[in-house]
Amino acid sequence: MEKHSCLILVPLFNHMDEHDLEKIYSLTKQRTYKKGEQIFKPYDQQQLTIVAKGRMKVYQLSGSGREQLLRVVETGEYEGESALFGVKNDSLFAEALQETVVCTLAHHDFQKLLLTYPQISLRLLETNAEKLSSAQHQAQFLVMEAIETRLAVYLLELAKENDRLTFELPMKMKELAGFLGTTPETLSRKFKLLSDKALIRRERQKITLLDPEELEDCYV
DNA sequence: TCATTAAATTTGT
DNA sequence: ACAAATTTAATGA
Repeated sequence: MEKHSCLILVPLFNHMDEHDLEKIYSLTKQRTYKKGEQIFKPYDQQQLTIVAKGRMKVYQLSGSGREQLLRVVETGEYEGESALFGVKNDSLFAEALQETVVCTLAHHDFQKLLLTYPQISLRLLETNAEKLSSAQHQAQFLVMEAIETRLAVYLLELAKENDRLTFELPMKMKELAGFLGTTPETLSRKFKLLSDKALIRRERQKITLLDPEELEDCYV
């Protein structure tokens, strides 16, 4: 593992020089989690959590105890920046999807950093704006009544992110179902529907969009 | 690597 | 939505 891998990976810090990174690094704690281990839970100490290697899922629990997946945090991404401004985490859980290395930065240390390095503040505003818009998008998802539409939108998004028509689902069907606000059973049937219409091809978790344009029309 | 078992997914009701 | 059937992944020899 690279000495400063967790910092280099993060847009928030990767523009800084060696000396500054060293300083920031001394404020972080690093830990490795095995698959399925819990990385944080509600009411943990407020901190920024950076994924240096592996992936983690961030979710909350609905009233009935069902797991609602919010996002999958990939290597180089992070979670919890709002906690750094003092927003309490009272509902979020995070769990490693595979062997995962995370670096954490405590709330109060981060505030000190912001004072020393104002550039970081600007970066933070940028990335935060991105998250906000994706959160709004997600909210839009849940308003759409047709699951098929949500799925279509989601698949198109993935294709866009990957710049390919063939890609792997980043999460299990069960989790995707929760993410889209449906059940695994329904999701399975919707996938079959899209396959039957020859809009997509699917083998395990590998998805190929055969007809992205037609898929767009589900948008309506 | 293969067999066994557990977990996840699909299909029928 | 539930349960049975099928498929895929995990585990241990």
